Amino acid sequence: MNENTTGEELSASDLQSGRLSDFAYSSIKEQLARGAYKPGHKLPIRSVAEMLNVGATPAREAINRLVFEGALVMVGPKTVIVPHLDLAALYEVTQMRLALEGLATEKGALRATNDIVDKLLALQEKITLSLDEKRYGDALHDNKEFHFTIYRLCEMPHLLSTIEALWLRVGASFHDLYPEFAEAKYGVHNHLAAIEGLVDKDPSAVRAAMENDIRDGYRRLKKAAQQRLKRQ
Amino acid sequence: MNENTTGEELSASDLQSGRLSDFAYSSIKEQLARGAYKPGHKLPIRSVAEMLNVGATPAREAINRLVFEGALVMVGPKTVIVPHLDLAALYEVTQMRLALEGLATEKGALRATNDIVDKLLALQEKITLSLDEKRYGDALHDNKEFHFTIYRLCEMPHLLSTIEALWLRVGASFHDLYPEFAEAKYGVHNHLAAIEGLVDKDPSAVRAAMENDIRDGYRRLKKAAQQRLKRQ
DNA sequence: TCATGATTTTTGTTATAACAAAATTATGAA
DNA sequence: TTCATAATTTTGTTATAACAAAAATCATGA
Repeated sequence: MNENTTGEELSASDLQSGRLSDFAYSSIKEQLARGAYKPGHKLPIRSVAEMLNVGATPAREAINRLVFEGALVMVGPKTVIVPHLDLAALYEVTQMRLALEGLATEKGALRATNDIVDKLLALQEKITLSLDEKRYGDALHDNKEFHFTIYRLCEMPHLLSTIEALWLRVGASFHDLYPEFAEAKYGVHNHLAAIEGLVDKDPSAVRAAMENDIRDGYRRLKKAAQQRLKRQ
Repeated sequence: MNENTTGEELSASDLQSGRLSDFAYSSIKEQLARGAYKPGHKLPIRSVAEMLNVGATPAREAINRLVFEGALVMVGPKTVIVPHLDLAALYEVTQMRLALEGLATEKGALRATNDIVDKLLALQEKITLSLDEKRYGDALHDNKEFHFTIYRLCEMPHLLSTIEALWLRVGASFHDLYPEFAEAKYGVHNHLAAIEGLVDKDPSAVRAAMENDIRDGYRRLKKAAQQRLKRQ
């Protein structure tokens, strides 16, 4: 009974892991990554609990964890919201991404097999296609998969989960900027350069390409955010 | 009434923050950093709750948070323990430390005032003295303060808390190795080089010195851990 | 219209009990 | 003794109620 036949609401029975806390955490996280909530949206424990059909304890735990990771922010002793645009935070996250994703890239580059390279090429084709058809959600999804396919190569689990938390953090506040951000076939050149570096067994080249990708993304996101802030 | 007149047990009233979860988290964290528990020691929720005179909910939250940060590990669905020596984990943490602490150092170096430099010099003197008198606990404490005095300069709060989690992680598993690790006036040279770089307004020199410090520590810790593992 | 204070509602936190499942101990046979 | 299995205890998780405090709402006055 793993289907939602009615389609009326989410249910904890949809998840294999027994822990409702994890279910709540994943659910909120996914909605955040999809931009389901606007910046400033409040997330009270009881509302979240009701929405997910769980008690207050798992909902509270999930929310607190996301606050700790920076994907949600506390703006008062009893109010957590989806974070607003914050250029200082974007800068900080970007610097951490450069350091950590650069590390993961360089450490894992030499372990790339032919299968990995093929997978990356296929992903890049999908990304280009999605961009042409203006399916930005798909493009972003595959872009993430492209990055993490490379990062997983180094086999450093804690590093990986830290990087994931960083992606979630920028995704939460900046999701609504992604259309403007993604329009210009962002990243194609850098991704291809990364693949080349993997084939050539040249870790620092791959790292440079990925860092370039991160920096380009930062510049676009920053520009879009600044325009948004001025317009309002 | 902020004193523990009886001295018989810890009490939540010792903390200003209203949240018992935070109290529990800080308490366990401090004990971990002091090496109060041997690797392999079990931390069941109810025991922790009783020890700290709190309910199961805050104890559970604190333990789970420490597991998530890697300071404790789950070895079964219902068993969390203080982690054993694990050279792969030490390597991973060291790589992340190099990336993140290097970043924090470089970004903050130019903001060092004369007061900061004086504070660092004073700390270094204390460290040397503590080492001479074999007060390793004090030396470690001041060593940490030395590092974080530099890292705080960059004013990147999330970066700082991520670094703190890394320190806790190695502190928990490797605390009992610190005596052997610290004997040889470890770090003096690197610390002095870092201070020089701050005075010279040379961020990459400071970064290099701090990275050297981290690498030296890693080598010593690794050697001590290997000897320990062989002996057993 | 706006500020200010009082009132009401909402909200986070925590202790607790109940349940299911894991960990531990006891038991028995080879 | 050693290993498998059964019985027992311990343990993590969750829903819930109660409480205090914060947030929202309303009323009142200028």
